[in-house]
Amino acid sequence: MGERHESHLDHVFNALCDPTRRAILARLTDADARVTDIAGDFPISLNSISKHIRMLERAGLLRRSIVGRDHMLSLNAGPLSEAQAWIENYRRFWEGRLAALDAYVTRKNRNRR
Amino acid sequence: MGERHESHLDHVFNALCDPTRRAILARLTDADARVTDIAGDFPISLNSISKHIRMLERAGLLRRSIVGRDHMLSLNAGPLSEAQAWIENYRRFWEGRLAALDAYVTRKNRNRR
DNA sequence: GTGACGTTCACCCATATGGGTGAATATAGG
DNA sequence: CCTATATTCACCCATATGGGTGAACGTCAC
Repeated sequence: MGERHESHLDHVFNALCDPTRRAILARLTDADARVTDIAGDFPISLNSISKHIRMLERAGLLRRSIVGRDHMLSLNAGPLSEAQAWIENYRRFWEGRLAALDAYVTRKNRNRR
Repeated sequence: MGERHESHLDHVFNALCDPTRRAILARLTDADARVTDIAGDFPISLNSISKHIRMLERAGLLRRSIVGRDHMLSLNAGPLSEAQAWIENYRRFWEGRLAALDAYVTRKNRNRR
C-alpha cells in the first residue's frame, strides 16, 4: 500500500530494465516511427509494443505526436541525464576506490624495494 | 514461455529501479555494513531488506563477505559502468540533436539579418 | 457510407516484486 | 549446554509486468 510516491527516476530506470524497451529506444535513434512500424521489428504483438511505448512515455523518454490515425514517436533522451547523473556519482566513488587500491599497491611496491 | 535470457544489464537497471535499493547503495558509500545495520536505517522489515540485498547482489552491485554470523556488505560500483556506457550513447545522440537545433536557430537568425 | 487501417481498451494468464510473518539455521558467548 | 543474535527460508498477500486475444474507436480512402 502506501503511496509509493513513484519518483521520475524510478520510471526512467524501470523503463530501461526491459531489453525490448531499450531496443525501441535504439530503433528511434535511427528515425522516428509509428507504433506499427516499431511493432514490425519485434516478434511480439502490436498490443505489447503499445504497452511498452506507454511505459517509455511515462518515463518521458518518448514523445508522441498524433497526426490523423498515426502516432509518430520520437526519442526524447533528455530524462536520461537524470539517471546518468545518479550513476555518475557512484562512478566517482568507484574510481576513488580504484585509485586508493592503486596507491596501496604502489606504496607496497615501494616498501618492498 | 520464454527463457527470458536476463542479461546482466537488465539486472543492473532493475536493481536501480527501487528507491530503497538506491538508498542502500548510498548508505554503503559511507561505510560497509551488516544486513542488520542497513535494516536499522529503513522503516521496513529486516526480511525485506534481505531481499533487496539479494537483488543488488544479483546485479553485482554488492559484495558480501561472511564472517561468523555477520554478513558484511560493501559497495561494488563496477557494474554501473555498463549501465553508464549504455546511457552515454544516448546522451551523445541527444546532444547531437541539441547541437543541430542550435545550428538551425543560428542559421535562421543569420538569414533573418 | 463502407471497408480497411492504426491504436488503444478490456480482459486473461503466468510470473516477479515489494511488503509482511513465523520458523529454521548458524554462530557467538556465557 | 543453553541462550541470544544474525540471516535466511518458506510461506501469505496485493500489485505490477510481460505476453496474449478480441473488441472498440477513429480516421483515411474509395
